[in-house]
Amino acid sequence: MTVEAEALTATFTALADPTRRAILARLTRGEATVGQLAEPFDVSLPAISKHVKVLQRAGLIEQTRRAQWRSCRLRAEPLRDIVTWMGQYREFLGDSFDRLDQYLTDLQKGERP
Amino acid sequence: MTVEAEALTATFTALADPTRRAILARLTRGEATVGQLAEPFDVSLPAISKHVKVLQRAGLIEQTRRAQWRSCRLRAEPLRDIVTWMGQYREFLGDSFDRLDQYLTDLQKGERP
DNA sequence: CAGTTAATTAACTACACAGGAAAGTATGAA
DNA sequence: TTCATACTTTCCTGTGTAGTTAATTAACTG
Repeated sequence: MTVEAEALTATFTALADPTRRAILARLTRGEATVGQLAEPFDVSLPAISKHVKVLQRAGLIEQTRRAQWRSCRLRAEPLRDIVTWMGQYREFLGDSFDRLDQYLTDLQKGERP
Repeated sequence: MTVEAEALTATFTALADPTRRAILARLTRGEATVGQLAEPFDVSLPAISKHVKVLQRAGLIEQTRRAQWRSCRLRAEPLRDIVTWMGQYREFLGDSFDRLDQYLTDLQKGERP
């Protein structure tokens, strides 16, 4: 399996869990510690800690240590890789998807913002 | 878990396997029977049959029976659902993602092609 | 230093899943 | 009705993962 394929596998695997998707959604509202991420869920802290590790392995989360807290921040690259991967299906997603197609073209030209 | 969340889970789970992603990619070149789908892979037919079933459960594949062959066709809806889900991350994907954002807006207005 | 807080690691259980081999099903052909 | 083709289903094994509690690490606090 190529490197990109392994990365995609890790990303899709990470996104296949609803708790992990909820953690990502939470992080769009700003950084959070593992404890803060755990709060809305009815599972133990170790369980959340493992979810965070899976998200980290996929590159979807970046952790920085501050004292005994580990602040988690969202990383967009893996999501962009999914958009790129979806490019091969644009004709199946309808003509409106041309806008996404255009976005992908820009990406390849290095016009990433 | 909501219905949509379960659908997303099934879709991401299906896409988390490289063999299944390869099967999908093959189907962009046209319909194929299970046997034809199995050909490029070094695994048994039963294994492919099971992969096809996972893709079917996720709604990514549609099967029609013709004699003893089962022709598989790609279905785009789950991929569109992923695009919709990615909408919440558009600001993290950069300004160029606005084009995708516009596409999503069109989708919500019912302007699906 | 002892104690508290934040999070990870370890050890375990339960379950899902990828894979193979072998048997079963369904359709068409001789 | 017998055989071949195209799958699917069943049963099995090994592996991965989500969850738990308990123990451990790391850093600050009094």
